[in-house]
Amino acid sequence: MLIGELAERAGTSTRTLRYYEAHGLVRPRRSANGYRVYDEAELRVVREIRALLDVGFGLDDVRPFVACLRAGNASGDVCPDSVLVLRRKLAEVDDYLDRLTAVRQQLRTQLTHAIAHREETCLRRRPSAP
Amino acid sequence: MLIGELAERAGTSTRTLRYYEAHGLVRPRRSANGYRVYDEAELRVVREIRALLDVGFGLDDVRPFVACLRAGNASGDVCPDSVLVLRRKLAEVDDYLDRLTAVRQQLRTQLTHAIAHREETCLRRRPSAP
DNA sequence: CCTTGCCTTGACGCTGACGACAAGGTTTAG
DNA sequence: CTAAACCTTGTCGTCAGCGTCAAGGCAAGG
Repeated sequence: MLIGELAERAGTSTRTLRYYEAHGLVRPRRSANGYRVYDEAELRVVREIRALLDVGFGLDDVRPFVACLRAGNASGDVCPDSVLVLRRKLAEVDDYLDRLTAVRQQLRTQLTHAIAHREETCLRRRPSAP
Repeated sequence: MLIGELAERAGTSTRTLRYYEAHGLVRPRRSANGYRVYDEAELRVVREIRALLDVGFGLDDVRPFVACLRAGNASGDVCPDSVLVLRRKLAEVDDYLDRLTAVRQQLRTQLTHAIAHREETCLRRRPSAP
């Protein structure tokens, strides 16, 4: 399988695949004319990468999962290093959820305040019971 | 007040203040020698900007709030445009919270799966009741 | 032979909010 | 006279994950 076909099957671009390779995540063989040649296993690797990136992982976080797949495991998350990353990411997400919840609360407060201010202004201009 | 003093009082850098000015958010006068001169009102403007950026706003989102302050309002969020931005941001945050919650759920599932897999492997190697 | 359609490497662009540095002017204190 | 401590504009670097050319090689069909 050449790079174009893999890109199509994995739902990415050739640029992306070369980028992953430059960062050591994908390792194609080379044919006589220098073309990259991928086997089916690489398709699963690329899909794993994509799935993790979509969830908010960085390329560095993805490495243990790829190594785990390459080690012959059916899924990339059963190895100790992957589990460590999963725990760390879960903690990060929990943290972010907390902060985002606080932000949401603040936004609601500001909105309430702004609306209240508008009501008050309207009341002063057009008193309902003079 | 010169740029250094404002930076110190607002808890930012001079670079940041020039950056805000380049993007039309802050408008100092100039003294005879070309130095930027700020009055007290600009300090409040800069603090408003900082507070909103900390919450995840972009510079463009901040503009209505600054205009609102400049229009003489006690707080930057009581003007219609500011309220629009607040509503939009709140919706964005809600969206993000949803996605992040889904991600968190997926991470927990993956972790559970990985742990279960490890248990199973251990059981096969060291059966508890042969 | 020429076009079409793959593939190669290399290098710049993009987003956002600045940090860091260069090269120089101004003012004050010693 | 000079050093210190301000200020000015201008430009490049940062982080991440690519997009988007550029310039060219290789293979097959008409």
